[in-house]
Amino acid sequence: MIVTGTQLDGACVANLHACTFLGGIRRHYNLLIMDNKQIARVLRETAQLLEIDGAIIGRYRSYEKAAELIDGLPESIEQLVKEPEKLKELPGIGDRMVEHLQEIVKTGDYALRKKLLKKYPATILDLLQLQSLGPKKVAFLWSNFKAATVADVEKLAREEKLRDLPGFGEKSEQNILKAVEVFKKSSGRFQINTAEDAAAAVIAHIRKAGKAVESVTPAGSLRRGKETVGDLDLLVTLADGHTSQKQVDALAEHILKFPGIDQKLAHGENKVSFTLENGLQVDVRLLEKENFGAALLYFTGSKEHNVALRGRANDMGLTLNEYALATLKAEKRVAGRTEEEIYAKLKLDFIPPELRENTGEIAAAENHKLPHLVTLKDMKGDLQMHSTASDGKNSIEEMAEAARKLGHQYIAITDHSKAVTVANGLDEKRAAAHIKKIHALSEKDLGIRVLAGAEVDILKDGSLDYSDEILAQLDVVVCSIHSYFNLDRAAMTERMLAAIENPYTQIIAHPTGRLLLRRDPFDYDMEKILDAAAAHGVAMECNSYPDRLDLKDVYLRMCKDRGVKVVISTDSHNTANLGFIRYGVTMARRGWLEKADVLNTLPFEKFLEKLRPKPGSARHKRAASR
DNA sequence: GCCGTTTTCGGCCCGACTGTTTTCAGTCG
Repeated sequence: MIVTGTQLDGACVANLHACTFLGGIRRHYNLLIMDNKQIARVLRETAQLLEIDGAIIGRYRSYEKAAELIDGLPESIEQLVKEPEKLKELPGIGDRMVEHLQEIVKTGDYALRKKLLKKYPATILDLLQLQSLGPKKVAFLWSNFKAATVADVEKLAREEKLRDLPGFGEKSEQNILKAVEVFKKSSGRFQINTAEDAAAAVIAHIRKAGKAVESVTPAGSLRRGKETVGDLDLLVTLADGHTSQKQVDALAEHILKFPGIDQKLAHGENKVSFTLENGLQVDVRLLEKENFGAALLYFTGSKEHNVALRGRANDMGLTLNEYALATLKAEKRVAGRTEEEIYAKLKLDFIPPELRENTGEIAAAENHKLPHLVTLKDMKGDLQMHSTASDGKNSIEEMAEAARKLGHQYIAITDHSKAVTVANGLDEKRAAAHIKKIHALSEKDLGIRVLAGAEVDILKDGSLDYSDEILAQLDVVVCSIHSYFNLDRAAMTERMLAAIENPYTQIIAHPTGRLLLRRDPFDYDMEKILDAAAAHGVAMECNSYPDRLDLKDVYLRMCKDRGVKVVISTDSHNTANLGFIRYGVTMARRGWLEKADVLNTLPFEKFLEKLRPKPGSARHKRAASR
């Protein structure tokens, strides 16, 4: 089952429906490269180790804060450490943190973390993943039993050695065993489509409670459109006349009868939590209409966005919690029914959920500079899909008809090139015939324009999998990598650069090659690649397939900053996949993209004009002469 | 470790829930 944006939530998805030199050194000496994500992880681990070590709250929080900041930073720390004064301008980064960052960039680690890891084994961090175990209990288990792995803790629980310890009991022993099972079963995150389907099923069940329920709204990372979701937050507002504790309890009882429940986790006055059979945790909050806006804001997050909003509220003499925005001293309610009124009272424009990551959206909202984000209805075409000619399940005609029904004005059929033998990639002879077939078809009145494209493989050395002769016949050349995923950073960067510099390349598809929860992205210098894409007029794809969602938000924002155009495509392998475009649009929104940043929001003729000109074309000659 | 209209010390978001207690610590989001 697939939920539409409107079913999911009005506010978030309503509008969905509605240095060369350095490079040389690196190649020679293979110097260590740390990206922001890795640096953030080192700091986050330090914070966790400090907390286990019993450090005071502020000290470990400072490492947590620095990790959060760096995680969402568009500029690379690797570059920034060369300018310590600039780095220190960032909130939460002081002299000591700059020293730490310089050491991390240089060596991949730093003295404080190394010191802590002499005291505690690295595996102790896994224990924090276990539900019901936090830093205090983990520290206790370490000091008393030298327990440092999930297996150690499982053994202690099975031998019933935990129940008599202070702060533990029979129940917590059982909870730990449950948590161990969950830990073993999953990495703990789920793709957005999995979370959406689960949300739709649970919502349908809750609605069966009838008139007691006024509304059911997903919050959390699902509402923010994150590519993976850790757990599901659902907000239920109670209808007038159904707010007594007895009625609320009855509703909670009803919710806990949802047939897909694996384990009941919590059942309080206004919250029930459970896990589904696939391990996804669902938290349902039951609340009064009066508090809906404050609760939606709070539970949508992100945590970082909320912390920043609370700080802003405090600066204005106000306090913000999940019930209301209120005055600090008199505790007089100022707002709470809708998110709009809370943002307004905080003197901010309404911030779309996809932007709520504390990466500049608050300053933008204050100065009326928020982007007008691209919406699903802006989309006029889809530039990557497969037909039965390679590994698709539907014919060209069927794909065209399904796309027309979705409201597209044009599509490109982009079957695989010959290198991808497992996907029945087309050799040059078949490709030539395929192009002719598509061109013949496009002569007919299909109610939609069909372009002859190909998903051309970028080979190990960066050359393309088709001769110039074939490339010249294609209307759209989409290039991507399907082999040699593990080349080192320098080689992968050179490979991508060569592909971009090829005059026939127009779009780079699923540029980082990541498969969510399964495969890491390729290692290459994204800044260099995007600079080259900008210089050559090559567009980057935002692949909508829920296993990919590639490029991701941070990189899309880098595209925007450099003027690199983005194409949102589905990579459909059947007609049903075409609807995935909404995930791509959501990712684009998370990347702050506006309609003008996305090429396939343009009508057909304009789109063709903006695509990189083909060699030999009048546009190409004009561009070359400039 | 960072920061400042509560500024060089003292606080760091804050409330709910659970399981352990018998008034609260730890965990979670």
